[in-house]
Amino acid sequence: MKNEKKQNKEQDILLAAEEEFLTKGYDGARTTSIAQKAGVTHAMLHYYFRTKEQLFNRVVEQKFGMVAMTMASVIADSSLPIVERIVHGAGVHFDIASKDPKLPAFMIHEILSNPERSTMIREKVKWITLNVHQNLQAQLDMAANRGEIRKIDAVDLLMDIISLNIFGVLIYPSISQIADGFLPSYEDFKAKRKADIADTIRRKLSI
Amino acid sequence: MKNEKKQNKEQDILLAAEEEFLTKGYDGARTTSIAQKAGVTHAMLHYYFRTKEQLFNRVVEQKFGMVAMTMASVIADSSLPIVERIVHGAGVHFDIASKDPKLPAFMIHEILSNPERSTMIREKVKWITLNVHQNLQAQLDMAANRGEIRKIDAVDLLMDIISLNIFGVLIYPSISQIADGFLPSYEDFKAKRKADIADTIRRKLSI
DNA sequence: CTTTGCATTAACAAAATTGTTAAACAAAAT
DNA sequence: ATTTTGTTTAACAATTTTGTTAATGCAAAG
Repeated sequence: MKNEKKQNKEQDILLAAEEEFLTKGYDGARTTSIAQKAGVTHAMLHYYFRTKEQLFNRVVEQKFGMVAMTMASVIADSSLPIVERIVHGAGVHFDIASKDPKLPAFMIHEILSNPERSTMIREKVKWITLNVHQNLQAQLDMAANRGEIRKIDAVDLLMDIISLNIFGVLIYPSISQIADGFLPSYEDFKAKRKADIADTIRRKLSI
Repeated sequence: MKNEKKQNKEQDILLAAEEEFLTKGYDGARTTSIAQKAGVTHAMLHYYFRTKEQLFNRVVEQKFGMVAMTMASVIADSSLPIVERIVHGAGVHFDIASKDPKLPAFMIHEILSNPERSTMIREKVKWITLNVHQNLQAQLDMAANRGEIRKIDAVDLLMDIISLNIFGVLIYPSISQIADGFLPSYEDFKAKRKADIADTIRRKLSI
């Protein structure tokens, strides 16, 4: 019963910390506020994780580890024809992004505001990017040679997909307050946006 | 000579504050660090701007005022045919974004991390967005009726343009460290990216 | 039953950060 | 020349925030 209890509190703190760090960033996050959300005294937080920075690193590690795994599984799949494979991969990325819209904003802000501290984030992103890019460029070249798509740069394509996927879901909460009426519910918005992006990608690939 | 001196110090502080706030965000910014960059004691900063928050508001006001004016001038122009007009408008927006890549990340992070404090940001964004959207949708509808483009939703198009424009220049600094070699210089990157986005938009509009 | 080891708490300490104030100073107006 | 007005400085105060520690509790192992 000892160990279960510990696991629970630790997990509670980690979850509260994730919430706090992802919305407020490292600088805006407060260890006291995290502790409060987790229902423990802030001394407990320090007992388990020693410092704010170590807690931050644990959260980052966990969060980006998940994304890395999901992306890895996407690029491994190669059953569909090239265009559909890419559209499907983009769709998976869209789902990740829309399930966790705060993550990209968090990532960008942390890398920008304190590159030294967020070395771990950069490492993870590097790992993912290099893997995906290498794999994708080869597939694109082959398909272009077979005349199935036009010749295209993997960096451009990746950037387009990531940009389109991330940005919409990211700013939806903001503009839903702004836009008085001309914006649908989040669910409808997501579905429409996903389809729209798929169409954009198809048009981009077509000869 | 009194007034000039004052203007100078005030301006120095504002410039230093802009730099600090845009890269580190409100929470990460330090008034002492701003004062140091501006070459004044931190008491001076408080003398001129009273509080950190008031200084922040001044910076935001100035920064977003500029963007609003630039965008307003873009949508007023209507000499070109519809597709080229949109591509041109997107190009102007691209130039704004690439001249000030930190601005969008700053904006998003502030709105996310502290909506109450960044009311002013939301107001400015709302003003810009509503204006552009209204104007654009009307133009799109007319052109679609004339059969020049396919029928398209202005929100989607705007989102695509903004996403594509912002994201690339935003993450270039990060991925230029990550990508060992397969990324060109910032100037080349910008030129290529701008052309690529123009092409994507044309494909999206074409019937 | 007692000892051992970890969990928990409350109070405290240290550091960082924002904000204030009183006095010195400089320039311009009278 | 003196007064007035606004600027600048250095020292200080207040608050917030992170981190520590010593004492207490509590469950399991010996």
